[in-house]
Amino acid sequence: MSLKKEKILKSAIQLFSELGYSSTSTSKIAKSAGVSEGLIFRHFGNKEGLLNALIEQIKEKTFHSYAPILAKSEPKEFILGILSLPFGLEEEDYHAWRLIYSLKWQTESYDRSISDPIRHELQKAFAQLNYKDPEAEAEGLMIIIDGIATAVLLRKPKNLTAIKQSILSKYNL
Amino acid sequence: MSLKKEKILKSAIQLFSELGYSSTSTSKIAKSAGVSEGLIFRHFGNKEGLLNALIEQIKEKTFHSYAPILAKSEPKEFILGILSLPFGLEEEDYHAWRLIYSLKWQTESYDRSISDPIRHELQKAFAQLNYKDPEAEAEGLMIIIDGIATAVLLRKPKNLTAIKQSILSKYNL
Amino acid sequence: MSLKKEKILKSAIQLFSELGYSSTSTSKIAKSAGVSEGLIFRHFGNKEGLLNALIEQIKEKTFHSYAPILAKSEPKEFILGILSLPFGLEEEDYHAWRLIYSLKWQTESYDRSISDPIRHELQKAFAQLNYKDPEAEAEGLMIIIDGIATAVLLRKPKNLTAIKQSILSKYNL
Amino acid sequence: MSLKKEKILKSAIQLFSELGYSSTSTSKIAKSAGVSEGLIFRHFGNKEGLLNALIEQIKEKTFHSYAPILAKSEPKEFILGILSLPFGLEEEDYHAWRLIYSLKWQTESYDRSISDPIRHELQKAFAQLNYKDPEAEAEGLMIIIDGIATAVLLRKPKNLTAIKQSILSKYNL
DNA sequence: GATGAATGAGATTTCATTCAT
DNA sequence: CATGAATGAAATCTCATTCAT
Repeated sequence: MSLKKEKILKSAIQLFSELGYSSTSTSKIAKSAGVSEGLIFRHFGNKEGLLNALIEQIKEKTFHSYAPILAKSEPKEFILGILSLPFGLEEEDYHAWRLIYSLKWQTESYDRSISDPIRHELQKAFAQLNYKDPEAEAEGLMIIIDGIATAVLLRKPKNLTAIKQSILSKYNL
Repeated sequence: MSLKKEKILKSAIQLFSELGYSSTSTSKIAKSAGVSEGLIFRHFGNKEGLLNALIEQIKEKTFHSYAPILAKSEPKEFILGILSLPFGLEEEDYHAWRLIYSLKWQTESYDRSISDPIRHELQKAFAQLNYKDPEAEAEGLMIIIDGIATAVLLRKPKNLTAIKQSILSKYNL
Repeated sequence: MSLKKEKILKSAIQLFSELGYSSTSTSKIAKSAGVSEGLIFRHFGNKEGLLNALIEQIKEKTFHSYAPILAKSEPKEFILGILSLPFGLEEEDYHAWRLIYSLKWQTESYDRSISDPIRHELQKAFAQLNYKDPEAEAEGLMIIIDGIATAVLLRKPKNLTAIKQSILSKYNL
Repeated sequence: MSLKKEKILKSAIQLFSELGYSSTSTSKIAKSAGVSEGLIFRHFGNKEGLLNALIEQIKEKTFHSYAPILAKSEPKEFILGILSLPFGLEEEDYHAWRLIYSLKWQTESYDRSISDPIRHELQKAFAQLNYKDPEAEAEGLMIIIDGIATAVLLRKPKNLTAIKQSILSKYNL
């Protein structure tokens, strides 16, 4: 991948995640990437193509970095690993998560391809722990993760460790 | 309030909440309201003015309909009442919540004026129940509400009662 | 129809017919019409919409001004009338014919709705005159009209009357 | 001539003749020729250079294939030969004629260098046949050829032989 | 000869907003 | 109060062309 193409992707994920997809003009992206505006369209066809390339890239990185957690066989460890994810977002992940979450609220583009495999594994974990309704438990935990993500990405609360503790205690973790 | 003004507000909340604020053009709103585009500007000055009018209207309705819950003196009852809110959204509330949540992800205009009073009351309730860190507990519950809202507004899961049960059990409610 | 809308149509037919549809930019049209570029899109949706409005307008004017010729009951008179059409193009007709003919060569947009009724009447006229193959005769005459139009619109030959005479004599007119 | 250069010319004549010169982008040509866009400019300098190369090529082929007709000394035979040309277009000629005709309608670049020698010979032929106004007759026949070309290239009528017969009879051929 | 990345100018289109009626 | 014509700025996108490799 050419250097400038990468620069476009980097600028795009930052701007899309901060300003929102439709409030980010291709001209802003080009300027921020130090690139002619036309190049965006050469590489990605149109603005939506750029967004899709970004999402594809995020999916790949995500699956790669979550592999170690998904590999955990001990159910409690696995649940703990998943629940901890949004608490420890690195600079790079931050933009990715923010983009994905903000996109959920635009149009009907709700994409389950990232969350579904996790939900499925959670269900197995809760089953192993003999929860009565593993499906509802998995969904419940996914909901809590959505909540944490919303808080971490938007409100940035200070007492994160205390909050994390409060939530973990609900799962005896 | 004139009939057409109301029609504008109704179309606007629907479109803003479904497509996002910046993806919704004033022309779309006018068309959907069966009204001339100019009228929007006559009534609300500009697009942002329309949004603000909408938010104001939502705040008023919200404070009105949440009054009975905030009045509850029994802490467990109060927490239960708050936690139940996003599970029972009427058609009308649905658009209001969706708009408020989607706005959080656009721009930096994070508005705490709705959530802060609730958070504050929750803190008092957890204190009355002798939780160790009421502030963190309150924040934790606000996070869970965010998660539920995200799920209910976007994913619309089927087994809502089971999910609600799973969450309530974490608070011994 | 508003004054500016008419100005747009007038500028458009001139420019489209002289430069060709795809070589005429909407900005050129707007400038020539003394109008903001946006207005073109307000009135016609997009560039193609403007073209279609133009074609519609031409069709209406055409049917209106050809009515007296189509009404002629004497077959020879009718054929003479049709054959004379492209020889006496007024300033206004000139642009219309040139646009219609130039469009034939772009894309697959070959529109028979103007020529078909004429062809059909010609066929009847040749039948009345006891030509052996009226269909082929009608088509043959339509072809000759295409040729005359091509010459008149593009080459603008000087000795038009002599040419007309040469062709009329082939039909004993 | 290199293979790729030929591929460019072949794709260009097809696309130019079907879509029109200005509606055909160099990128479309490159794609259709299976060639990089830059190569077009390496070989032909610019888009217009490509068009000129095409026209040059067509002229050469044309003069070559019309030589036997132009050599006919018998005037009736000559006229018949010329008049028959557009009725028997091969696949290859088809694109060439269509390009030349479509170009007439774009810009002011009316090129007489192909038609003028033919018109001149026709004039001589009509003079030999003692027509009163050989110049007008020659122009008249050129007009008819334009009409036939327009029909054959755009409308593709079925009963071509009957049509041809109808026209030939006008010249007692 | 050939590629493909890159550009910059311009084309089309959208959109919030103004204003005369 | 209400309309609808009109604008101008900005957004998206196209395209001929250049250039390093």
